[in-house]
Amino acid sequence: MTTTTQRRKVTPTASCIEPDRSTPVAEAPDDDTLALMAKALAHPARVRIIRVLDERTTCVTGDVVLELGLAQSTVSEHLRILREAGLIQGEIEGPRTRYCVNATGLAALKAGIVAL
Amino acid sequence: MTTTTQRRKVTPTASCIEPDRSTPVAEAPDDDTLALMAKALAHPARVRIIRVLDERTTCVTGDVVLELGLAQSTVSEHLRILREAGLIQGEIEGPRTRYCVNATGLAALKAGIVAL
DNA sequence: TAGTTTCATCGCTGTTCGACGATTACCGAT
DNA sequence: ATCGGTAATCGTCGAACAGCGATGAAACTA
Repeated sequence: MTTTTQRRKVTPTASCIEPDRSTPVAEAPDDDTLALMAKALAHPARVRIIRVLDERTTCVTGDVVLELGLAQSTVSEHLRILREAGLIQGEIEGPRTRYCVNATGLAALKAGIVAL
Repeated sequence: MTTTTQRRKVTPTASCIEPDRSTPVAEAPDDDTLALMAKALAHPARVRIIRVLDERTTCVTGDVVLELGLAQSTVSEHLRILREAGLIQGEIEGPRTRYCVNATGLAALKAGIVAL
């Protein structure tokens, strides 16, 4: 066993305290990237997470777990997928992780879809 | 073996001869539908197909096969997925099938994504 | 009628996903 | 140093996906 460092891998891209609700200009991504982003949204739970993060200001993992009614590990997995697709971003806040929508990534997705 | 009717199941929704390039108004779909549409786009080949259908006017299955460089059966499968998601539509034209973008379905997808 | 073209479907294989419980790591407090 | 809370990761299992060759159904053609 490699005993790789667990947890603490949220790659804090930007702050979630003051979520950026503006829609930045974004270029339409290429086919592969667009497909990757679409795949991140290709599950009702993950679409739901995006909405929850957009409506709430709390957006801590535990809140999302309660909101979705899925197992904590399952939600954490969905959050990871969305995070790696660049659609949300996480920020470590003491013992918990605060998530919010990644406006830049989401804008890129929108640009790519609208350009179809 | 049930010997189900093979082929001839393209459900001609509308004509592909005169592709409707206007963007109809569409309501944002619910989470499940949006996830389903996103899943249909969650593969580079299928994103590619949408583009090919949008650029070309030919849009027969064989053309898409040549364009993608995948096996005919594989492409046919991708076309089925896009068709069942309501993003494209097929029309039987003699021995071949003519495909084109389903403007209504695509508009619904765009509306759903932009509303996020 | 027989032969050809076109394309959807079937059967198969290997890969990836989705969900969960269990585990582990990190943090803050006792 | 230990404990409690929080959340990411691991391991597992069944289901779904992605690709392809082979088969078969239509619809033309000769």
